[in-house]
Parts: sequence; structure tokens; C-alpha cells
Amino acid sequence: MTKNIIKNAINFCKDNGHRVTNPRIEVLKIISKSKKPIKAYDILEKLSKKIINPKPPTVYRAIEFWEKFNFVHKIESLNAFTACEADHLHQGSQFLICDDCGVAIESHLCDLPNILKQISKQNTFKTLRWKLEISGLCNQCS
Amino acid sequence: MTKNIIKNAINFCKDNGHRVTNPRIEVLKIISKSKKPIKAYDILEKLSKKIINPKPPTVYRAIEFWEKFNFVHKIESLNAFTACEADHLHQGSQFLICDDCGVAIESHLCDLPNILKQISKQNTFKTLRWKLEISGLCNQCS
DNA sequence: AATTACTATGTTATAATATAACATAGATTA
DNA sequence: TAATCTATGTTATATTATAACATAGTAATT
Repeated sequence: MTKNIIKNAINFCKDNGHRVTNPRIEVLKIISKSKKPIKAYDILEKLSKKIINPKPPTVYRAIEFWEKFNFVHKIESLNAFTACEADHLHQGSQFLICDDCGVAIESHLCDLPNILKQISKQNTFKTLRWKLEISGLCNQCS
Repeated sequence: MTKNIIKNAINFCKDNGHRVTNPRIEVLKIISKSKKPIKAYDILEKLSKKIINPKPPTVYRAIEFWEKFNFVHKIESLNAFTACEADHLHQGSQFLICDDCGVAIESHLCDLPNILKQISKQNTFKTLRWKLEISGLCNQCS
């Protein structure tokens, strides 16, 4: 669904006054084509086939940009990035991450489960966003 | 509660045939005394007051050891570590992390919320552990 | 069209985080 | 006392990420 993501991303930029630039699009393409979360320096390497001699900040800036708008999520436990079909706003993300093959399956919850809302409330904590990373073995690998 | 953690940790080691060593104990003390998640190189700096000229692997080894047995958790979104009173086994951890002051409040759930178990099941995914990081503003900072 | 402001990239350098690899030492078992 | 296992010491380096400043494209204003 790479094409959809790119199309949505371009529309999003046009609608919101962000520039559609080469590094942004190429980085998002690379991430969305990857079957598994991809690391920044692997993105950089692939990007070097599209742009002459790109440097780390080019990659990190593009990632930061897309991450801010939920087109990309960082999988913290892997230091890797994955694309999301962000046709909806979301506060949080949740992934099933396979220890063996490294695949990350995203689940779309719109809300924190109740028990966690309660915990947040009990602590008078104002939740702004969340990340849940569930690790184990995927269908294929178990 | 530093003393309890250390006492539990020492007992745990004795009961399970792990060595109670100086670097392990000093690193755990440093982490458990810290009011907020502490970074590896900050641990290293504090450790240098207890041990002569310690090196990064000393810190990372000790962290890895305690993390394996849930005496320490890594907060992935901060690259920082926090102590846990692991008088119980747990598969997962959940933290409320303040964007402003950096405090991380741990909540002890024994199970994944049902909705997430279902998601895991639907994907025939074998959950081994999880990390939930909820970010926002704590009581003090909001 | 020239000026200004704003957004974004190019580039160099370096900071921050983490681990590999091999030598040494302490503890335990045979 | 040798052998084995666990753990640390040490050097070096890999990996991940950002600061800082120069340049360029875009849009809005004059």
C-alpha cells in the first residue's frame, strides 16, 4: 500500500501547507516499502540511490517530519521506523513485534484500554500519547 | 526504598546462583536512588565515584543483568533506566512519563488488558513481554 | 520585481548510546 | 590443581542521533 501512503502524504502536505520535497517523499517511500521496521542508516543507504550523497540529518529530518504527523512510527525497542496509513488521527500506537523475524504488526486502537485510563486518572496524569510494544513470536516464527 | 531493592536483589542473587558483585550492586544503587530514569553515561559518571575509572561495558553489563530479572527497566523513549521493586514476576511494564519533568511513574499490571490479548490472539502472536510508555504531563507539571 | 520572512535542505562535525573482542580474575567442580 | 564457568577489566569501535551554520527555494509584502 506504498502508493496509498504516498498519495495520502502528498495530499496531507498540500492541505496543510507543508512542502512536498524530494527527501521527504523518498524517505517515506523507502520506509513504506520496507516489510519490516527499517533503521535510519539503512534508510540512508537506500536513499543514496535516489539522492546524491545524502547525510544523516536528511534522513532524520524527514523521519521527524513524518513521525510528527503519524505517517511514520518509531519502534523504540528496535530503533527502527515503520510507515502507518494515517488516514485517522491517533494518540498512540501499538505493535506486535516478532523477536525472531523482526516483523512489526500495527494495531489501531483509538483509545487507551480502560484500566490504563484509570491508572492515568489515579495519578492525575494528562495523557498526550502512548506507545505499546508487545514482543514475542509471530504466526510464522512460533 | 533503595534499601529494599538492594536487599531483594542480593537475596535474589544468592537464591539463584548469581554473583553479587561490586559493579552490579553499585549500578543498581545508583539507579534506585535516582528519582527519575537515569541514562547510562550518567550512571557511569556516578559509578566513577565508587569504582576506579569504570568503562561503559561495566555499566551496560550490570544494567543488562538487572534488566533480565526485572530489577531494572529501560524506558525506551528516553534511553534511560529505572529500578523496579521486582518482588513479583512480570511480563510487561507500563510507565507514565512526564514530558516536562521527566519523571516516570510505574504501574504494575499483571496482565495485558483484554483488548490487547485479543489483538495478540487474532494475529496468532505469542506474547512474551511488553512495554507501554504513556507520555504526557504529571500532576506537578500540568 | 525587490525585499522580507519563512521553510527546508546541504554540509561538516561531533555528541550520545551501545557493543565486540580479548585479556584477566574469582568461584566452583572434578 | 586443573578445568570450567562466571564475571570483570580494557581497548577499540560500532551505532544512533543532533548541533550549528551555510545555502536555497517559496510565499507574502511592498
